[in-house]
Amino acid sequence: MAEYISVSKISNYVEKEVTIKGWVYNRTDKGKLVFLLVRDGSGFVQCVAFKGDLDPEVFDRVMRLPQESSVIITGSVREDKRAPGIPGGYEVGVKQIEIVQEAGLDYPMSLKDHGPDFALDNRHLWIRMQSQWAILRVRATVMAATREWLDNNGFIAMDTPILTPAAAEGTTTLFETEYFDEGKAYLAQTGQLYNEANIFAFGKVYCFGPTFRAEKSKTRRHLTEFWMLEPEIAFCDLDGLMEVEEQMLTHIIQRVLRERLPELKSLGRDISKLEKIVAPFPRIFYDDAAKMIAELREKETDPEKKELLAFEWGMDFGAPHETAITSQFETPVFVYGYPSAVKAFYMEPWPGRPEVCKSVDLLAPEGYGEICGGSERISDHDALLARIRKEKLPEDAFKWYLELRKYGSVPHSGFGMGIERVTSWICGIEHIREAIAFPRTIKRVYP
RNA sequence: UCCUUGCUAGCUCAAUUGGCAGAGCGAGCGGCUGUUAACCGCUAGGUUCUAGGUUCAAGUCCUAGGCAAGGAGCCA
Repeated sequence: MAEYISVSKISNYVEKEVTIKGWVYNRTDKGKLVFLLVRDGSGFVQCVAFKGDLDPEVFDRVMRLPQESSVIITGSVREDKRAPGIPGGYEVGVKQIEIVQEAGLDYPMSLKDHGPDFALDNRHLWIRMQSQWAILRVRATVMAATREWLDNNGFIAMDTPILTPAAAEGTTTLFETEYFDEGKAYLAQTGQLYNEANIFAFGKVYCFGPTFRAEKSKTRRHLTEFWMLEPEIAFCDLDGLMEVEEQMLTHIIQRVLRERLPELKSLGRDISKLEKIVAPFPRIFYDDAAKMIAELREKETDPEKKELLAFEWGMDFGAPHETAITSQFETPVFVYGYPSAVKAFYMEPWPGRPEVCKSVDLLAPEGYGEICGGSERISDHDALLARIRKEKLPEDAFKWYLELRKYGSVPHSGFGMGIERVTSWICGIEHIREAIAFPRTIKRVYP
């Protein structure tokens, strides 16, 4: 009886007889032999069936086997440099094949290119394609590595609510729902405020879950539902926060490089660029970043690009500005000390410079832009209350949040990291929608 | 919300100045013992997004609408 194995482990079974269960990804028939590229979820492997080795009727069926047919194949593993697949370099000589289901001939996802509309309408099938499979495997490892680093560094996983009574950062971008007799509830766009409560009980915490933004953003960097990691740390200032971010991200990259190299290579990712991502990352004050942009604008010869780089102190950075800054570096870059006016109400003012706050964005290289946003939070009760009133936020809703500043308040900091953005950058893909299994965008809730 | 672009075979796209609706992939049939998104031969496959309009003639021009994408703003 042959051992049932997963394709990812195939290198351990050379010259042995094995059984694999999977789906026909591609078929090439050559008359008296057939190549089946079979995927089993863990990898892709080439199976070769020779006419003489199989019952003529079975061979005839194999030769016509439609793409996506489900099969159970038993055969012997051999090394062969010619064999495609992931990991590749191994193939199975078919001795027995059970066709579990012959797939319909009208399978719409051919292995050629597809437009975004068609691909997204068929997302339930598109995820079977090698590129999408590879991206989503990387995503899973990004998530696992993130949790691993935090769990090993004293952080406690806390789940924050998804149904919330009020907005942290204004109500215009919230999804709204009826909540029994309590009026409106909103889908959370951050767990931060709850995490600020959690740190006074647990010290260092994180939440990791879906967040929802009803922003009418239609760009390759936006989803309406995305997964965000949010660590929050008591007794931590802005410098300490940046250290956590760069250490964690370095760990994530290292583990992905260790465990998902075949996937990254299959995506055509330039691995050497990822190998350079090691802490510490450069830290640039907002004022200096603004100067850097001015200098880069001066050097820019293309008038169109020059126009896009127009900038005045006090503005938040747009995508062209972020790209200009990050193009100067090979690792992600911290930009800190943004003007308070463009940032959220809860950010601690810079000592001696009240127009600036202790905020920090982490910008990924190669044009991927902001992947983390964080800050030191206001720890003084009256200062926070003044900000809430200035922003005309509902004071009642923030009663509990203000109370945190009355009973043992301490300097504390936290940040949010967008999992799909990090995954997109690591994979080097064009669009964030491919970094989540079933993307939700402003124009799409199907499938 | 605004700006730009696109919509032709199942998919990706072509169609010159307004003048016979085309190709590759996919599908079917046939061939091939090493293919890498194989290749070669043959076959089938069309309400050119919708509704009007101009014209001898509209995929192409005009009007209105629909859908999608990219970008801006906002953000992770």
